[in-house]
Amino acid sequence: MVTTDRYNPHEIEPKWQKYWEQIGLLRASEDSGRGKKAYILVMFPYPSGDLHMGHLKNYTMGDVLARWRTQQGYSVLHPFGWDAFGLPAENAALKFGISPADWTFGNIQQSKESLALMGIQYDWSREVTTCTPAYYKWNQWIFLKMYEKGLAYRKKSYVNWDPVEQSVLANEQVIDGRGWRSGALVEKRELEQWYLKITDYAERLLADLDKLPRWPEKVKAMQRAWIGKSVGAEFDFPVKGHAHKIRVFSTRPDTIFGATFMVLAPEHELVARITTPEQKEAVEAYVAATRMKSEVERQREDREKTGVWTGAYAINPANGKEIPIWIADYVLAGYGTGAIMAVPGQDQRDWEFAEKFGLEIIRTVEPPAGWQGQAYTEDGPAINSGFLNGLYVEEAKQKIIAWMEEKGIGQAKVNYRLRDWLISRQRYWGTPIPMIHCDSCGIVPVPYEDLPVVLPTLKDVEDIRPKGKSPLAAHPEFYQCTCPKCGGIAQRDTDTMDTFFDSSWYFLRYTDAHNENLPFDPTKANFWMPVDQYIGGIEHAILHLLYARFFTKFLHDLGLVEAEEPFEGLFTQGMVQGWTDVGEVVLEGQTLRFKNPERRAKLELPETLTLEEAQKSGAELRTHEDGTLHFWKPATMSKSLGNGVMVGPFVREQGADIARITILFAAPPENEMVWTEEGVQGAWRYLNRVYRLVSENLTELKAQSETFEPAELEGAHKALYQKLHQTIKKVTDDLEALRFNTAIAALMELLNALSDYRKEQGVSPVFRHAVLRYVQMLAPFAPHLAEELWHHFHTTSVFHAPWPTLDEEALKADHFELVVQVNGRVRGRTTVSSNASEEEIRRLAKALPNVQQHLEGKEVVKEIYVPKKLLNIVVRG
RNA sequence: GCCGGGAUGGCGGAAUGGUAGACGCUACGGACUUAAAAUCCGUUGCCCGCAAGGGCGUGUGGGUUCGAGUCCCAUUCCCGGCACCA
Repeated sequence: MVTTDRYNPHEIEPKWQKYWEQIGLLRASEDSGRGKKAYILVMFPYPSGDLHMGHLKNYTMGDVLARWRTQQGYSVLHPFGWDAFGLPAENAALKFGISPADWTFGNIQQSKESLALMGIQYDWSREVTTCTPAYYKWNQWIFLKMYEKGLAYRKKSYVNWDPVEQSVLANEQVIDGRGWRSGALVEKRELEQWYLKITDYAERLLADLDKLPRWPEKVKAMQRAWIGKSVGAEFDFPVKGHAHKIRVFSTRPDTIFGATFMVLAPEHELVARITTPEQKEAVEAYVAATRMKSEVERQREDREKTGVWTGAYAINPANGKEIPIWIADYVLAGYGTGAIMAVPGQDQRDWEFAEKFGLEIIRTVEPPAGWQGQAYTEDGPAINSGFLNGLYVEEAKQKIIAWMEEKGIGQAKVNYRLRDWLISRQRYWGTPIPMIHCDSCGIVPVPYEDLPVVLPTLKDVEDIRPKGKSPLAAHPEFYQCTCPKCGGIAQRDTDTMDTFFDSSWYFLRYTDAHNENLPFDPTKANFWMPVDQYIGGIEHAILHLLYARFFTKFLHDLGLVEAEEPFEGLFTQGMVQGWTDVGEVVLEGQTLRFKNPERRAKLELPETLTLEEAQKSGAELRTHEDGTLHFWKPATMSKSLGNGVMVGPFVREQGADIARITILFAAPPENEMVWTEEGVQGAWRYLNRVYRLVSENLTELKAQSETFEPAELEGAHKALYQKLHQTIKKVTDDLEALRFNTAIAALMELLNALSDYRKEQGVSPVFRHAVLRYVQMLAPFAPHLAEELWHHFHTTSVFHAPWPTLDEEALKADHFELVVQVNGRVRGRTTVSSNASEEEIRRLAKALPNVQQHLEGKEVVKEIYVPKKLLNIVVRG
């Protein structure tokens, strides 16, 4: 036996990292000779500097898949890059006086070191950094293409204004009325801005979700809800005594006979024109009050309905009735036509409004007998509806729409909640919008040959500070230019693009990262696209993933890429949590009171907790060295909480493979995982056992031949061979489904089997065979250790050896354990030969003493035999 | 309210309608050690029993089935998303 040197990651890991660098492992090539490709992609990050284990989880998952596909012989693309434009760089500049570019590139350097320490391998030759002109030139190119196709346009409208970021935001970036990043209450401002016409793609974005079986249902549901398709009709109500008509959208045109009033959004353009002099004051006051209200106030759920009558009447085209026109803020200016016909009988919101203001309610759908509720929104026969009477909702809709079309009043219409994407930002650190404003020619695109419009380096940090308009607007050397059309004096657009523009197509740039003529070469993109497995956080369920799908469809329409969907498989990983000190607590009887309100609030804990509640929540009380009592609980790792386990120190103390196993084994990857010392210990113990299995038997293993005839194996040898192949099947299947935790559990089981075998049988050809296959299967998870162990036996990389193939024959055991049930309860088990006849098996089962006891004096009614598994004897009496 | 997903030991979690609790952690007992750490061996869902064995057990109540954690119906609770979108 060779003396046992200890598993020493610090020696092993740097050595093999260098080796992989040398052999160009995971350097992608469009080598179609391999027959199959795998594009494994993790969402590229904003470069934030030092990384903690929370950042590393999805990169580790991607690395496992990329290495595994390499072993399987795929052409693998596993690239990385940086979503490098954005506000944090500006904020850092303002805080530390360092330029956004220097700060960004410094962070990138730091982050790269962390990735390298973890042994995560990328094709760095395809690295993409969005803040470089080489990249954002193509943002501008794509923007110009969109402009040409009428998909980029300028519009003056009420927009979301984030007072902290001092910039406008897209709808998708406003969560509960607050800026998604700043958390500040968003204001409405009327501004002229650039939009992308994502609404033109609404139907395709919705329909194609059905072509994505490997996406989480929850993400698809969120996108469907965001797109918000609704089918109905759009039609006109004439205003009494005016030439104006009020156009409304309704999903229930069949209820038109029950429309007893109309409601306009306060911002509706007709409001001022139809309001009668008597009502003018009240209406103007209401409109002004609405403007003052924040989005949050307007959306508060318990809000009572409010509104004001305009004094005007409309004519219900179905029955000629005069109905009053109101304004109310429950009708939104931005959806549909900004006006509704109110049908209180069939709409709960209208019901509430009608009740409050004493307006007429007519039911037009017969509710079921005994109906106690208010508005009835379900199906039923039409009543009080003239020629629709008796028809059920669907039929009635069709008939009324046909009638409207015939009368020229309106027609069927599909509406979406999705709005166009506002992409202008009044910030410095982003892609300049490649447009020129000329006094005589109007808006003129920058000619393609003049791209990129380079973002100027601002030397004084004060120049970067947001002031409510773009910092570039203070720099004539940037914006002063000549009009490409007339040659006269003109000004560049001084806004920059939303950084989500950058991330909407970066995965395509990876396929051809250095192309200087096009964003990417279609041939190369077509080789790699679509991404086979995309891994990232659920927070991008709508924003990034919707925009990326939109861009892919647009670029497809331009003929640049065949794929219409960018990501074939999507995986949203759970967060990594760390034990977190919430701060000192004092115990008052059974109640804990927090002494650090800031941290308490950040972790969404109440001011006080009972001891019982604290325990139930999984929290721990720890006495610190100074004698104070602290409240600890797991919380998502973050810089601001200071609870992140930092990659550098951890890897230097413990090792990368240990970190990788800890992350992958602790929980299913889609779940949250809590990083614990115990988990780390478990990972260490496991890898150490693997290491010793080889090192303690090294001489014998090396001397041992690997030739044997599987069919001739018997007893323990056959059992080991069988266990090996069960494991090959399990690990392969689990990797396919990203079930890393159960794959590692299967490897642990096989390790236990190998140790037991070694103790009883010593080193044999099957043992050597199994150990080497073991090392190969370990390789995606703990690559450094696997490579080290592999090189005791081979001179080339473990990642270049073909993934172990499954021997189906091996799975067929010559014996199996028969479970015997009586009336569905297990009463005995016995080992039976696989070629025993069914008759034989029934006889053996009934001969078991305990089974006999349960059969005694009973009549056998039925026997169910599940081959190679179980016999259930059903008895009576 | 609507949509999506859940509920299994002390904990993380396993289980194509066929042995519930794989694998790991924790805890306990033992070996090694002057001792500790590390390592190794064993026990670890609950209850009764010396044991053989038996009973109970996958949020709750029903159902289908020879057999249900798994399928169906109802219900409670938890997590996530959306929420006056006509």
